[in-house]
Amino acid sequence: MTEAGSTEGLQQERLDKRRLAFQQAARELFIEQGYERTTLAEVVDRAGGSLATLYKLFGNKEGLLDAVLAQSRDLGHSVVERVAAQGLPPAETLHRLGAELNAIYLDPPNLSVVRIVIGRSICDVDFARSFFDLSQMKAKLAMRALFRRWADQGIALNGDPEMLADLFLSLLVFDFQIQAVSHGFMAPPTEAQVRERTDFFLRGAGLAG
Amino acid sequence: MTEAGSTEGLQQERLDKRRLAFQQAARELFIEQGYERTTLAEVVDRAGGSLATLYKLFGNKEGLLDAVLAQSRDLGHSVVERVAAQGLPPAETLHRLGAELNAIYLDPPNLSVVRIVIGRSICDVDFARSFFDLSQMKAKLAMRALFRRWADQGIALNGDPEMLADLFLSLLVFDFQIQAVSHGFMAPPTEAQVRERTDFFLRGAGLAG
DNA sequence: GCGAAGGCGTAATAGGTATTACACAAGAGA
DNA sequence: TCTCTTGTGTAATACCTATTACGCCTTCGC
Repeated sequence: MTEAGSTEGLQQERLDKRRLAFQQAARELFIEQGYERTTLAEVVDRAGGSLATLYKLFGNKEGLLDAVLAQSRDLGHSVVERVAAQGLPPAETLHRLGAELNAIYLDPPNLSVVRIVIGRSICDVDFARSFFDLSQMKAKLAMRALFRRWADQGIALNGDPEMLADLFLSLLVFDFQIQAVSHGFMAPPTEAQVRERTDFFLRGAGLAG
Repeated sequence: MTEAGSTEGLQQERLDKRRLAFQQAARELFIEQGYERTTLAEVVDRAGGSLATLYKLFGNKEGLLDAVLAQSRDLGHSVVERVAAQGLPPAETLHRLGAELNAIYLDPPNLSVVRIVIGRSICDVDFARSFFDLSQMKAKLAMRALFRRWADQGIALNGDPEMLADLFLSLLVFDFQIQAVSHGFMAPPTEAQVRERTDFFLRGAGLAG
């Protein structure tokens, strides 16, 4: 019963490998087929191991999904933080943000993850709440902080910083959502279109030049 | 077998009443509980009639959903057409569009419909394709036509009309989607915020004043 | 090697609901 | 009033998959 003892180290390690294998297989299958259409039997088939172990590790199917999603939870937020930390001037910062977020979220696997998140949010109110609190809100707040910092630095902004931050985010994220929901029927925005939109935003916000 | 004869008129009428009753009950239940969570037995309970008749009229559950959604299919598109037809100057037209679309799509029943459409699109690729072709695209094209008309009338636009149309739509629709998916956890935009956003757009598009 | 703890594999269990089948009743038309 | 079409009510079917139960076998620690 020693919790840190090396006696249990190997068992623990084996279990961790199992956990990882389950998560990896589940992630692949969820991305390929969606969450609802993926059966736990398939996950076990691909990962090896057994259904019993899966239940021991994750409790139930939704626990498995949580574990899978936790991996990509901070994707958007961390991009914003990373680009913001470079301290570039607003115009360049926003162009770079546009390009990087587009590159990440138009990548098919990530689009599938977005699709899963949207689908679950619709089915399950609690899931929706926790997702918006944990993930969406974090990116939004990071973006707002960025604009507020610019305002505090004396950079002239044509409007309330919070409003501008939200607006810029919606300009970008809208396309990701459409892409995810439409399964790619709507044409994805080209790099040029993203630049064009960002320029439009910069003009409106008084940040051009 | 006479198709227009009055002999079959009464039967036909009765069936049409049934059809309407089914649609109405289904619509209410789908809005209250969502599509997946609504069982056909509940629909029959609320509408009266029988399961067999329901199957005769709609084929299956999805046929029933199609019939329900057909009622609200042109909501957005028709608003755009109607406001555009008034021939008001751009600034006023867009403000009015923003206000009307917001009023319609933030209405809880319509929000529920949006939620259903998004959910089905995610589950069913064919549904997604047909929805985006029939509904989303129509609104988008109407909006593009509006901007192109302004351009043809010699009104100066700061950017490609199509691009501006898409951008304005995304500014508005983004919030509807977030509202639908988040079940209202994210604060809905106030009327003032919509005006502010529209003003922002007008400045960026060179339509202000 | 030994003993036990715990994963493994498989096979029930269990609950839900779309879909179909069938016998009955009620209304329209002659 | 009789008959036939057609909706009605109910029950049975069918299928799917999450979840649980259980006996076996491996592996770890001694």
